[in-house]
Amino acid sequence: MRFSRSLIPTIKEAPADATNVSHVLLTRGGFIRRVGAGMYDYLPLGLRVLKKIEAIVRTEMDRAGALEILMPALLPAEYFKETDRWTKFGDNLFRLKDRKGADFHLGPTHEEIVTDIARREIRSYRDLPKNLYQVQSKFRDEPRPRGGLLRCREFVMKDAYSFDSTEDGAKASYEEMRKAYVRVFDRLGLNYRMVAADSGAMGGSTSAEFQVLADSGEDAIVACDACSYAANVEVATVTPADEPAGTSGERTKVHTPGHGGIADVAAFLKVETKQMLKSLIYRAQKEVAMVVVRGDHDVNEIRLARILGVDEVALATEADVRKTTGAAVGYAGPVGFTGRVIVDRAASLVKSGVTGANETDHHLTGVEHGRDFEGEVADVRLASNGDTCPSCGKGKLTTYKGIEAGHIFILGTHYSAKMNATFLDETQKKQPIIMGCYGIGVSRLVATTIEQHNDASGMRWPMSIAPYHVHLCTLGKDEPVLAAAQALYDALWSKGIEVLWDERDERPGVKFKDADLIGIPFRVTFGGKNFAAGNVEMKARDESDPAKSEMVAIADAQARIEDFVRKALA
RNA sequence: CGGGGCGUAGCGCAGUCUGGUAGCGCACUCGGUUCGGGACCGAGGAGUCGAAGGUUCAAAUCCUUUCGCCCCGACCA
Repeated sequence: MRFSRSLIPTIKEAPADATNVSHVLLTRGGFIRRVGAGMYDYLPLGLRVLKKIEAIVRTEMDRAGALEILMPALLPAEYFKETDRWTKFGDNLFRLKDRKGADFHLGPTHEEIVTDIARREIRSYRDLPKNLYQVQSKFRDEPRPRGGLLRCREFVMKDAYSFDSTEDGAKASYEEMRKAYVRVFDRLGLNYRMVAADSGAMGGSTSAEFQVLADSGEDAIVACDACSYAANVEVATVTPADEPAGTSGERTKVHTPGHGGIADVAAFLKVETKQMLKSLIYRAQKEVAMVVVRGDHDVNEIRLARILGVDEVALATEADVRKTTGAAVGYAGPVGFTGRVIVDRAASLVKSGVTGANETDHHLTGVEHGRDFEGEVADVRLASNGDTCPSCGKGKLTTYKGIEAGHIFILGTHYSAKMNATFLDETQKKQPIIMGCYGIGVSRLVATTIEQHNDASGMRWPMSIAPYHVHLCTLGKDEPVLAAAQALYDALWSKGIEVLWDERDERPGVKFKDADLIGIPFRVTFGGKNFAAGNVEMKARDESDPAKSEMVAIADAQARIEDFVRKALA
């Protein structure tokens, strides 16, 4: 493709509303344009990357024996009503009505629809296993779309669904998908971790996330430095230290005017944050409960919800805190608290703790669980950096930030039972089909890749998904230069190598800046003194040192480029 | 939905407090000089100041309503 004929509107200044690197670079590089909150145009370069990711995903799905289908994005409400997700999805569902007033929605995910296919087409255990997948736009009315392509209201997802007649079969299907996912993420050139995860609202048992490591990630994961254990902090098991922390002291009320936060109070009273007993008031449906964790720990809200027996919990409002503790936010404590109290195991071992006095501007020191207050002891904190690994018991956990790019689940019979998707087993008995579901955020991966592969000058695409393999730059308009470039361009395309040829009438600086920004992995430059000497310049985008470019005789150029591209694709 | 902020030319912004000529940089068009890391000079085009209503002789600016967008939280691929 000739640059001047393409649509690659690069811009120097980043749009003001972009905060993520990927959002800034994809916009500046002319890959995407915002249409509305969480909705984007894919311009030619952006679409080429998206399509390449899709192609890799398709290849690996097909290779794993999955069958591509396509379900509608526009759906009648009846299917979601069958499983009650019409209600459960709440505001996240884009709802609409047809001219007759009937309820419809845009598909946020397709368990019900694919289960409907299964219940109509699958009769016998002989029909199983099956795995159906699609690559399609999904619609979710996100509370807060953000980060460019990282979180959209319309996004491209690959969703696969497995159907098995036995538990073992389902596990095998899951395992097959897990392997396929590993191949996909490897081919995308990403640094990622497969981690144990929460099944959330999908309603399943076993599940794992594919987390791409990036500082901008919103998910916290922990991984052991000694074994293969890795988990989302939401589900990471904590191995609490057994030794009591510190020695017992006498309970004393102290005046802490204006000091409410943990770090603040710890500094004011000159104690370590792990000596603090952080007391948080949570609302779980109608119940209000206090959770006590050590000052250096955080509450695992998913675990807390399970302990309290509810779907979700939320921090109480300021008004609720005042009502239940009689003090301003920042001064809550378990001593004398009359409601339900959950104490984290680590916090229960703190001997001379510091906690709020349930009285504004006052704290208690020398507080100890079992002596000064009671409460159910449970593991309700999040795993944190430096914890002992719960799996091997030897290594230490390190925390990482990750972007969730894939998630695989064993669903069991959650959907098939509700929707009556059954098969006849060998004994002519009707059984619900055992399902699994497997998602990859294809459009999110476009952004995720950039989050991990960029430098101060721009994007750095892995060859496997780069919009073009080679960026050919010609400097000037000299006829011999253009003719030589044209010959190389034609030869490379005929070999299946995709070339973007920047033949614009621009100054070299402009071309080089654009080339770096767009981030095509290999740049070939024709022109100037080098051309006069019979050479072309070649430079890998990953090479940041400008002195590291390579001079190659024009006659050898094609072979050298082919070699580079083939090796990078291998 | 709770909290904070922003809507002025394609993009980035100033002007709003204290009402009175709509401005700057980039981009764009034309002419010239330049040409290996975002050139320079000259000339030019381009804006219902998010929308509606109000106050006023006069509104980007003050008042009311409304829409959109962004950031921090709860959700997710």
